[in-house]
Amino acid sequence: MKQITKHVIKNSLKRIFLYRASLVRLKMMGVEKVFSYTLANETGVTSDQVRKDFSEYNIKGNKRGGYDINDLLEKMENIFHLNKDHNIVLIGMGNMGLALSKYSKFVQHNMNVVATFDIDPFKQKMRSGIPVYSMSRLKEIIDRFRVKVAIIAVPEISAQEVADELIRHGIMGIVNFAPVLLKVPPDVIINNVNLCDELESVIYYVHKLMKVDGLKNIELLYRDMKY
Amino acid sequence: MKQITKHVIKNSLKRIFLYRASLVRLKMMGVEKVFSYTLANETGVTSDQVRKDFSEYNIKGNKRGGYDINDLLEKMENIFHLNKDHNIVLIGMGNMGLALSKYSKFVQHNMNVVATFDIDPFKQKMRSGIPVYSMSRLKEIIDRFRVKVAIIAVPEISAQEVADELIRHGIMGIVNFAPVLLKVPPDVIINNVNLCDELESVIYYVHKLMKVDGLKNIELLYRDMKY
DNA sequence: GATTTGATGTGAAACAAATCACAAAACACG
DNA sequence: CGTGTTTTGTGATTTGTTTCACATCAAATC
Repeated sequence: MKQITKHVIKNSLKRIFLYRASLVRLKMMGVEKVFSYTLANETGVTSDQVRKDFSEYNIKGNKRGGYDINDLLEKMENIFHLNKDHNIVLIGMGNMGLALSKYSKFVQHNMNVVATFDIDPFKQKMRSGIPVYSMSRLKEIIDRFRVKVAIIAVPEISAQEVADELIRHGIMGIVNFAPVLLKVPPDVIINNVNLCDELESVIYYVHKLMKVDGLKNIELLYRDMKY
Repeated sequence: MKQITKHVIKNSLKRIFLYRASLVRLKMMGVEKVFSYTLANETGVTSDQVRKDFSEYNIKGNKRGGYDINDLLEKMENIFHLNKDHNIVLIGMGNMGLALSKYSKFVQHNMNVVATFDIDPFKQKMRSGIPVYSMSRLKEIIDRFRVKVAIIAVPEISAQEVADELIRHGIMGIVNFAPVLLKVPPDVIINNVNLCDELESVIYYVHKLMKVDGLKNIELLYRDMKY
């Protein structure tokens, strides 16, 4: 049954990825051991939260001894499948798709975009190291590379159709850059990235803050007048 | 004082933008009136939540009469500043920056990237309708266009430096595509978009789901054996 | 080896968000 | 105009998340 599955990614998981990024950086700097408050400082949360998050995902350190960085990173890699290679397909080679296909961080994180797809045969001439195929070869590639996760970067008008096809061919998780809510079976993971919303949220909070600051200034003025 | 401000964008705000997108679509289809459950169906939430969200942002409809689409959209535009034009600057004209500079949805949502910047003078030859300046002209442009919000799409190594400069010149909100946590004063809004994390989250949940499904299958198998 | 110290890990408490449930309002219809 | 119906708007309740507090352990010190 197809429906809108509002699958929200837990904040605790997002924070875990923050911790990991910090750990990688600290390791490069030669640090070997961290404490919950080290990570807390690095990521702008409390040390309680770090420990609670680790607890949620069953990550354990050493009483009093903190966490050995290598040990911790290894544990995280196992739990979050970060060490294994992941084959990804990318659908839509417009501006955004092209940029994503060239995004070198994916490869550094063991996520390989093994192929990209586009309906427009002209796009298929463009290259970026990664082959661009027509949609007809989708199943073949997904099967051959055992792909489970896809990125949708097509115009909103065709996003649902593309999602349907991906799922029909065995895709189980989608990062969707098209500004539409995809209707999918409940056992398919959807993560929507809406660029306009990201900007509009910031604009809203900036305005809100300006209003508050404005009030503060008025208050200060008032106080100045009074005393 | 500079620090990591973990400014999380409320889920209720994200949902509001979903509602709005649905409203725009419904309006285009000729619909004039909606009810909380209309929007609920469209966006995969409950009607309670729709009303509660509206309540949080002081959006009111008509008892029994539902919501007049035009009226509702207008209210939203006012509250979330969606009708006013917003001038944005974009720093970093690498692959991602280029794609963002060409992203037509921004303009459709009244967000104009008035200028882009890059340290590399060669990038400044490339065009996309939007001028590419060297960083030295940042202040001039920010002042002239009264820019309050910026997009950072530079490599992580220079992201902090760029953020500092933006804030020094009056930028109050940043959408940051570089995979680093920016240290900024507490009255600056930061919204981080980390593409690797978005993918890795999906990969994690897909694995988790596969494991659960695996268990389900084993259970079914067990039941089959038993009876 | 006993004692102090410093950090983890996790129940309990506080807080926040989502859901429930229903009073209040407005329209429909007799 | 009064009664029934429908949908909003929001307190009350439940559920989920974060913070607090401390027992527990391991290292350091005496």
